[in-house]
Amino acid sequence: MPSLLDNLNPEQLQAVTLPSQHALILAGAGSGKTRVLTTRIAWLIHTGNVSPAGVLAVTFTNKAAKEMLTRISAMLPVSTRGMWIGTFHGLCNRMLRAHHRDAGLPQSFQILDSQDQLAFVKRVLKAMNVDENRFPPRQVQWFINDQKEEGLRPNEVAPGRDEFNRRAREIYAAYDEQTRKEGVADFPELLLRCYELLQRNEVLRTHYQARFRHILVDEFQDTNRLQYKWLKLLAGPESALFAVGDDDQSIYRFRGANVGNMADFEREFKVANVIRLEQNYRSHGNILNAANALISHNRRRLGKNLWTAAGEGEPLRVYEAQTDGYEANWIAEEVQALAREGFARREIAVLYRSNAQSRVIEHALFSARIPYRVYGGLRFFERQEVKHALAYLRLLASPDDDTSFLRVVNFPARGIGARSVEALQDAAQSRGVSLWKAAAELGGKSGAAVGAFVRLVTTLGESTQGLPLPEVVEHVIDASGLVAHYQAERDGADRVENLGELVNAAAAFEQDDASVAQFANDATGADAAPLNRLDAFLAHAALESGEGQAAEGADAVQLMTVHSAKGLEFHVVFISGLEEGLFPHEQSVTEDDGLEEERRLMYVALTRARTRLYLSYARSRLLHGQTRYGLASRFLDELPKEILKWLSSPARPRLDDKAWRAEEPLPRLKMAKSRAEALPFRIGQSVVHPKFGEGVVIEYIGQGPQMQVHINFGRLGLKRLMLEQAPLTPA
DNA sequence: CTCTAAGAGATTTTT
DNA sequence: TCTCTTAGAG
Repeated sequence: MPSLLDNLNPEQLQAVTLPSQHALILAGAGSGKTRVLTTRIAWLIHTGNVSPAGVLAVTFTNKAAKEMLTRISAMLPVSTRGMWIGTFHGLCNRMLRAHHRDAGLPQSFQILDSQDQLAFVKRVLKAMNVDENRFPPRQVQWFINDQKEEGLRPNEVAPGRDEFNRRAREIYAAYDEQTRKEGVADFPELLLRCYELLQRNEVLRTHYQARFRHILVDEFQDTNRLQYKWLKLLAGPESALFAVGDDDQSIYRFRGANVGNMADFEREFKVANVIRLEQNYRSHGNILNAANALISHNRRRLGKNLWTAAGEGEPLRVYEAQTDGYEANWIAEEVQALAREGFARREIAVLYRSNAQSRVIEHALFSARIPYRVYGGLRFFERQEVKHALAYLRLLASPDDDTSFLRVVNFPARGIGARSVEALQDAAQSRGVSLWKAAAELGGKSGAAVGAFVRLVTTLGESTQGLPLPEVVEHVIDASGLVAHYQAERDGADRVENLGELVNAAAAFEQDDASVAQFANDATGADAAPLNRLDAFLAHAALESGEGQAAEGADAVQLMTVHSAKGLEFHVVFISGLEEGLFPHEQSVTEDDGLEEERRLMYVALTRARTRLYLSYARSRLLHGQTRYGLASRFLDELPKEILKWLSSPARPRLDDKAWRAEEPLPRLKMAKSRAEALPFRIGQSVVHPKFGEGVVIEYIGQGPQMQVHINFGRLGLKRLMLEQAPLTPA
């Protein structure tokens, strides 16, 4: 037992050993947050009279949940079986499966991921004859999720003021009805339905409230309103809610996260235990000084200052490049130098604000033959071929799932065109049944082809009856014709391979004890029946996007957005593209609280680095096909000057590289000059305006005395000034 | 059904 | 500029 608490600092120790009361742990970046959370659980079970079944811990990602489980298992001799550890969605799914009848869902309800949901919305729009131009499906989807995450059903949504909201509400109502008919649930639905289940069913509510004496929440600053309401409902009079979070790392407001939950929690639960973890074990002093200085510019904070017992370390290296191409090339050269210094490539990360920026960097790394890995992009279970295969499997489990039906009814092509499908949809709608049911009774010539499809799926179901899961999957990808289809395709080799990988995933799923435990039912209700393996696997596939499915690969430089770097750490970090308009992003400046969120994002970026940090920006950048001239990010100004080391001498362009030459700024400048010799400033030149300060000349508009000059004043935005009257001087 | 052309959109992302 | 989606022709 003493070993459990060894090597904790006083604050960590205090947090871990708090009495069973509500607590809020403000855990700074790199302060040992996960350690506190896991040790707390282990300690509770070890010393208190807490059984594993009394613990519920919730995270945002499967990765975090898995990590937590592994670490607890390592600390405890006891089985972690009875514990509920998972994501919000995973735990809600578990509860809904166990009590599907009370929740009004079929036991094998299917989960719509974002893609499925979008397709679903489109279908509803079409059925309602709504113009997709006036009501873009994506916006409708966003509207629906927004309402759900506020906990609102269509009839509870405030009547819209404008046309869009009024109509969107009606669409939401139709959407809601249709999902109920088909027995499917989108992501926010899992939470909302579970919330409603607990709210309405007093027996269940009191049961779970009495059971979960300890509820622990990770990344509390990222919870949305519905998640907080769910937690409030789950926490009974005897429960202790232990929330860990960092308001300075709240970077997901755009997807509904509500930092205000931290303050609300403190107030509503009368939290007496607020503990700050401020000692950082990750970064050198200068990196923390930079992070602290930066974040101090934010006004709405709970307040926190990171410190370290490690030394100051190196200064932060800052680099100004002429173009984004030079910037990328410099990064590549620097990476090579680092490799010579002995840094492992996987310990080097290049961060950027938006995905589009990776292109140039990839090009430079590729040219320099530096192995790299880009994070993000399509995940395993989101791939077309995998989704097709899953759709067949889903039809076996729930034939009324129209989304899956439509996805594969004519894939691989079997002569069922849009007209047949439309006829089928009409028939289904007029009779109020699913496409599957309508298909069974459809006549005519299209009826024959559709009938063949129905028979195919039916046979598939019969012939896989009782088979082990991996064999079911194998049989389905084969007999559906998917494998044959992709084998015949020119570039289908990868897809065939992924289909095979899906069989492996099913086998791995069956082997993985943890996932079996995850979806196993506990005896909490009379209607608790063991969940069919196929249903469990399908839920797993929807809830776990399959990040880990891709191979980890060789020792490679890590490229990712700042968002996806959250929670990770590296020896060396490059933060690239530090330009006004990019980082902070120009769209954020108009958003309420947008700039502060950008600053938190920068804070996250800075605190990823352990020993060395590079900051860079480019004076010009190719964006949407046009050269944009920008200023250095204000965030650079917000860092203490004395810890910055400016690197001079930009990298030399490689003249033998065609792509490089295309990015050279010189030809553009020449063209601009020759067109109008008399222009006082070059394009891209820095100028000073007495009122607006420093800016960069972007372009000239018009002719003669009417001529205007377009200038980027950075944080003041773009301005058009009359050239003859504007009091401009070269900087 | 497959191929091509034209058009829109182009922060950030997990479940 | 580039990429993804969709509409229309063959």
